[in-house]
Amino acid sequence: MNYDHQQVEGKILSEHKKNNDFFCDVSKSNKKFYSLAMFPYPSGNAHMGHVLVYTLSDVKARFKKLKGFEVLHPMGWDAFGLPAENAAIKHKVRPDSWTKSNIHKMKNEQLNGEGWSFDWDKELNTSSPDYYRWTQWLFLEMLKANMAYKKAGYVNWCPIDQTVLANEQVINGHCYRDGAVVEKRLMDQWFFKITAYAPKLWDDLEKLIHWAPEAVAVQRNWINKNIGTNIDFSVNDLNDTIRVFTTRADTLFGVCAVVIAPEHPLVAKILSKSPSPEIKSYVESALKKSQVERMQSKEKTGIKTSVKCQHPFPEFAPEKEVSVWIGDYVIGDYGTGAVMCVPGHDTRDFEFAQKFKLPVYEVIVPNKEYAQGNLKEAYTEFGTLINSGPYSELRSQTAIEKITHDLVKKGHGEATTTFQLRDWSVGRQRFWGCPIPIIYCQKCGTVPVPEKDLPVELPIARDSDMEDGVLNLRQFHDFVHTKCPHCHGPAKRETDTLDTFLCSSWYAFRFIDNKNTKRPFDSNVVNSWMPIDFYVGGLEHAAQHMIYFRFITKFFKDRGLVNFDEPVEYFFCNGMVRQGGAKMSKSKGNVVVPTEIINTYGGDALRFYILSDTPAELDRDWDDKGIKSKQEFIKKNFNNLSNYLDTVKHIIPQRGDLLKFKHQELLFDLFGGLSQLEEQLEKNLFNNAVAKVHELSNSLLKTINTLKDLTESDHGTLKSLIADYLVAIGILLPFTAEMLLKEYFGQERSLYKSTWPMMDNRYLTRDFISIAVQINGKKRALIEIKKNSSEAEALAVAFNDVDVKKNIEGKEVLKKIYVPGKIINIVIKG
RNA sequence: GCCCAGGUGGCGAAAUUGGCAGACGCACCAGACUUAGGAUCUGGCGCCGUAAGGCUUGGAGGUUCAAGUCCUCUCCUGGGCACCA
Repeated sequence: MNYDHQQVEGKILSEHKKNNDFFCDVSKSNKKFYSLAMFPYPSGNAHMGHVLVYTLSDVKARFKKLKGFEVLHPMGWDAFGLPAENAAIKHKVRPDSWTKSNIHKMKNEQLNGEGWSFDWDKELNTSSPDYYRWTQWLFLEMLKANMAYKKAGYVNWCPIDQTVLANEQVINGHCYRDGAVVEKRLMDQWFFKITAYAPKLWDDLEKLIHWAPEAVAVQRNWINKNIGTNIDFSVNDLNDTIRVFTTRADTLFGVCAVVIAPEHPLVAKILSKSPSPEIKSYVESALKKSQVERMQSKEKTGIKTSVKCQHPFPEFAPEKEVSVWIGDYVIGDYGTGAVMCVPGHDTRDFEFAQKFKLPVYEVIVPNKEYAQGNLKEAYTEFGTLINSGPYSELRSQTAIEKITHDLVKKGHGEATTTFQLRDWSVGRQRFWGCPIPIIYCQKCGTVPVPEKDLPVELPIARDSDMEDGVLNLRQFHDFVHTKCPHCHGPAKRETDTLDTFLCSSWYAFRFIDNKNTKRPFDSNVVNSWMPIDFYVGGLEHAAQHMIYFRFITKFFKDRGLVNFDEPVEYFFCNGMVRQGGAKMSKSKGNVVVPTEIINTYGGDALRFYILSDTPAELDRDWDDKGIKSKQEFIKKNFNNLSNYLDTVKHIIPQRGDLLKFKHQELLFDLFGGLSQLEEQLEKNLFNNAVAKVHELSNSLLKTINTLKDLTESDHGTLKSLIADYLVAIGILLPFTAEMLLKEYFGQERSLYKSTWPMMDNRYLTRDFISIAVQINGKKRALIEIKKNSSEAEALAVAFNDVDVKKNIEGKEVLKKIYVPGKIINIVIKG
């Protein structure tokens, strides 16, 4: 049989389809493995990134299957989202039909040719009512748990997409999708109280020992825990207090002002007490500014109010009372939205003080000997306190504790922890998403849709609905106008849809029990299959998706739905596939289309190539030069094996007595190589595994091409070894291996139903090994010794070696080191 | 500024606990077979050197019989976060 990739792969693909080879029986969970790659958005264009990520989950799935695990390797579609809607507007196609046809295209044309071992029985689609019904249920659960709320707040508004963005979707003040400058708008928004889980999300980062470290770092950055102190400054004029948050309570006696954010509630109070057009206009313009503008203006801005507030320890402070300022460098929704301005020891406060000529008080010095003087810049390190009343001469760390303690005692503050994580804004003013199951009744107010009425189905968008260039649920009157579930009076539905990150925050649970019509999933089954044993995806999802996924899992646990609190045991972050240093993109015209590569070189060649060389977790530059040589390797491997197997068709494969086998060297290569391959696959060193397959093949083909005088039983042994070899390399070259296995070892054979080859331990190590002899740390000779040589035996061989003799001649030997199986080092004088 | 990842031949890279640096592959070179080669096979291939030999894992120190690997300092590249108090 001659290798023809299209013929081989076509045949194997149709067999998989016919036999439903990759079905997972979730009831068999005592030895389970859940291998999951982040499901795709059905854009209609599969790219090399998809090939990489699904190949990784597939390799892992196939390997674990051979090792006797019941493997769940599902696939589905993250189908809601903007591109469908934009396509609808642009091409006048319904978002649902656009999505459906893309799914069809990707499933049957684009993601098919690799022979991935997906169990399509578990397929799901987040835009299908039988899925989003449960996304809506999840929303109602949040509501029940008091974890969902609607609040008027400043939200990130993308003027191009005409929608609110989550903080995670704002990159340096720009929309993550189209780069538009994000504006601030005051709107009523649905939020999930993810901040209630901030401490757990933070603490449990420690449990993620099998996560890619950079993914943990991204989360840590995002949640950002800060331990500090809330300090109250009383505002006597307004009979109120300003609470500031600081991590540096030790700098309390350097305060020259208190600065509040333009969003701070006290602003209104100040204005109503003493109206000031200047303050009003400053605040208004600051609020209008986008986050970028606020950040970009290098110079600090601010305005002094007529209000003063009192220092909590007036007796020791440089100023008993300081002015309250409004400054837009203070962030409204971080900490308390107010800071104490300590120019001497905070760079931002220093700039602010410089600009407005505020006094700089020096209260921390590096050490006692330090001569204080005019600070040229803020000293922000820890140090020793000065000019701080009774706290002078304390070290910063001690002072923070003591000052906090005393503030608490006086009722002027508290120790506190803040997180940078903000509540999750889950509403989107878009059509193609999961409708929020909420009804607004004039009489009863905000009424959740009763569970029995779920799903709240998304109406079908007709061409006429798309004419004004925007799709919005508000346009669908039949949808909007409904009856109140309580009083049955006229009412209106919520027209926002849910952030698609909510859809994808629980899909991994649903895969396990995707046909359940009574519940989102059966807790017992999910408990037996999760956490996910191997989750693959890009680092770009480490912040948003992964944090929501963890949050929802913890929420489910608190609701008694699952018994674990982290969803992912092992998170593998695959690198990016670039082209010429740039991310592949349609606009750059540098997209390499996987289907074309598969047509030319074959699925095995592509798979083998993408796993080779560059470790899967590192970014790579796509280069199709190397793929041809992979195809040639596969062809050579296939044809040589096939030629040999044709000549021994009549011989029954039988391992037999290996000690009698003629080619003993092959046995060492094969069993040694297979056991290393096993370890590499276990440790996710896929590029090394590819190299190992090359070595195994080189050694096997060399043997096959030099065979002579083999007995029938030798051939039987060799044939059985080839079968073992095929099963193992089938993890990396499934088509080739499956074809040869079926052709020469029985049509009923299937890689996926095989088991990892039995090793023969006698061939894992050799009797004689070669070790290096160093003299003064430099390699001078290589000697052959018996594996278990004693020190004396090994040294005797070493000292007998010509090169060793030459090097130590006439020198004094100071020390002899023998590390069994590793090395000999002889230390000589001079 | 903070956090993370990385730096090894012409290239992608490999190297259990510190123990023969460069596995495997690409590219290249030489040869064989061929009408032909973008096919196949054989051999070579870190750098300097005719050789003997010397040098070599971004750089500088250190620990050690022994360092790509451990410690201290430092430079560079990629990525994330960022007026977060």
